[in-house]
Amino acid sequence: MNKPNTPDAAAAPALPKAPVTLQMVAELAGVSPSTVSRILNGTAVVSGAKRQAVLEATKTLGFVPNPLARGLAGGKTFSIGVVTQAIDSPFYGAALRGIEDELDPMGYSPLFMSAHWNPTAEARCLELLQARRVDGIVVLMPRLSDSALLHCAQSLPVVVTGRELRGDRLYSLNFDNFAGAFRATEHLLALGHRHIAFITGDEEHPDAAERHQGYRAALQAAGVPYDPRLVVPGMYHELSGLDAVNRLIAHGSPFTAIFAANDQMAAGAALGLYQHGLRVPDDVSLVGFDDLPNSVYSSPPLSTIHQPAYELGRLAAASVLQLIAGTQPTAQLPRPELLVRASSSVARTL
Amino acid sequence: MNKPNTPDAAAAPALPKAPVTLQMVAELAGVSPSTVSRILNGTAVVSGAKRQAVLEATKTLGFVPNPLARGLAGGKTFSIGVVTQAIDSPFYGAALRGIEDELDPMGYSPLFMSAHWNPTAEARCLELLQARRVDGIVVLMPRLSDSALLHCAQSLPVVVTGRELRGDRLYSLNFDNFAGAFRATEHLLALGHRHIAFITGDEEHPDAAERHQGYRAALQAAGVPYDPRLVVPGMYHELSGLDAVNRLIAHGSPFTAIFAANDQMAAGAALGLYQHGLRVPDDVSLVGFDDLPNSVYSSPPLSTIHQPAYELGRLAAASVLQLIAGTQPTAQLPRPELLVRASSSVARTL
DNA sequence: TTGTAGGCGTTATCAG
DNA sequence: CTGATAACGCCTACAA
Repeated sequence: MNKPNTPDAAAAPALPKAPVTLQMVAELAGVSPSTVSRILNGTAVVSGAKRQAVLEATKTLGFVPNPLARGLAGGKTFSIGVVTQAIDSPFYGAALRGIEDELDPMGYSPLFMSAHWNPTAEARCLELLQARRVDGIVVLMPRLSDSALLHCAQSLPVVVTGRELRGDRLYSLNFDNFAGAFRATEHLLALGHRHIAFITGDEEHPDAAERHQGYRAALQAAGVPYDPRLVVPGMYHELSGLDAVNRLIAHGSPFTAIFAANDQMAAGAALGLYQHGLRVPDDVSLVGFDDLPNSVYSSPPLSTIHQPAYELGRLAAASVLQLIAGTQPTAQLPRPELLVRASSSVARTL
Repeated sequence: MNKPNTPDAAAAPALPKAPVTLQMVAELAGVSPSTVSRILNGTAVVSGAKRQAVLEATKTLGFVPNPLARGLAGGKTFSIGVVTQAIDSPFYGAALRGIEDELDPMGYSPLFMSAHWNPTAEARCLELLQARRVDGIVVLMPRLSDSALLHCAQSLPVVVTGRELRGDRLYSLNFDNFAGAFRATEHLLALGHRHIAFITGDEEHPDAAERHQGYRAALQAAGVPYDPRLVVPGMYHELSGLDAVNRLIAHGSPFTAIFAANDQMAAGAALGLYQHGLRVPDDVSLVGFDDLPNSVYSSPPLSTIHQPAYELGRLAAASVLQLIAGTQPTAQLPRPELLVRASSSVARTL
């Protein structure tokens, strides 16, 4: 105001507004920094009028605590490391959202990293997260060994999914793939199908093997022989589902239904059938596994086993938080649920 | 070692291995902390033999610098804030992966946050990220005003997508939605279609309006009248595509093709047509927009306009890095590309 | 070139 | 209940 002739623009070109510090709040409120810290963190027995002053100063100054400083000084960073295998996975997307939704209201932030199904990369993620001093870690579908995970849990609370594993600061959330596959196969059997082809998942993954077992067990329970010629390997992606159908048809063993170990392969399989002029479900019934968000909008909508990905995320996040708080988590995933949609129907007579 | 009788388990129950500090490396190497810092950061003119000692000490101790301390002291956190609208978006997933892939080799880490298409939430994300002292920010499809974004760029390098906007520390990457929609419509026109229905996107989003314009312009260029009865509102999700088809059919205006403003609605539309016993493309040709990863596996595979989501992520990340380095980014998104697949074919005579 | 000292913004530990 | 005083782990002048 002293130099009316100075253009405003020149007076304050782009001052990146020096961040407000706790110190400044303390001065404005006329108290010590520690008091401010205590009030803002509820670390001390409530104080009298100073409290009001501090809160006001905080507001007028627009003070926002520096997480880095907090982490350095206090040890807690209020962030949770989340190791996912692929940030763009159609399946885990929902889980990530669940984690976000659970963490946010608790004042925690997720730190997402992708391990790309690579154990080495996964180990690196864990190291990076530890370096960042996260307060806990969630690993979705780890590829690392149990012992490596257990080791990691020695220094941090860890929650893993897709594996049965308990430890000191370690909790796991597992989905019953066997039961899910059993249920899916049973469904097809109940519709009168006796020649049910199965497209396996990438059997490097334990869940793929479990689904295979479930399929096999359901057949056995129904007294239907397990025919290896009707079992074709897939890799959990669409293209492998398409390939599988081509191989199945080329091979010539008759079948009236296909159970794919996941929805992505089911989509590929549907395309394969379409290309061969076979209609779903009129000629071949099709059942998937996972219930991807878009499976209900395929033509026809896909019958599948619902996996509670969003819930999985929420429960995993809630569990780390409990571990951090020193409570023993008890969360359990809901049981597999069969969703009967239009892709499966009564078997036509061969 | 003094008490051979003490069980090992009791001696070291679960000592969370006190983190190795730069200080410790310095001592082991027999130099000062600053020297270690300089060597590890390449901040000083290379030194002689001490360098070797430090590097070795770093290795044997397994030293990993504490990012929090680095950020606090040095100002740089080597992390980039990424604001996405939905962490589980089928479209943006690829972009996030692109960002990861670009940042990782440069030693930067992305910090993902979801704004859920909510301007208020978006503003909060930006604040949180600034509080975390990220070195730069990428906002995918911002919902905030230009000025708000520009304001944010005053204190940090910012890159936004889906908008034309330039500023001091601000760069933008935009996709030509108009041209894409024009191209898609043109394709249908070239196949002989004259009654092309259009399912709009959520016109709250600028891109939806641009796609609508592109559709309109292509019709006009071909001398085909724009028929409002063939334009039905959608919301960019599958269900709205399904609804749109139902309304289209209920209304009774004949059409031989549908152009949906995105692939998700195209999937919904395909289902609607299927439910009405209409075949794609025999009865109705269908074209989408975005080229979602699974669109190529729908039955039939969907003709669509390819959006380079992964590239978008890489370029956005590369651009912030350039901004941080003080270089002016020049990245440009590739032009829209039409992918002709099986869902579109020559118009049947009405 | 290399070491010393100070500070980044908070929290935690102690005295009062 | 509150205020000094140390850390937290690293970087960066400044001095040697």
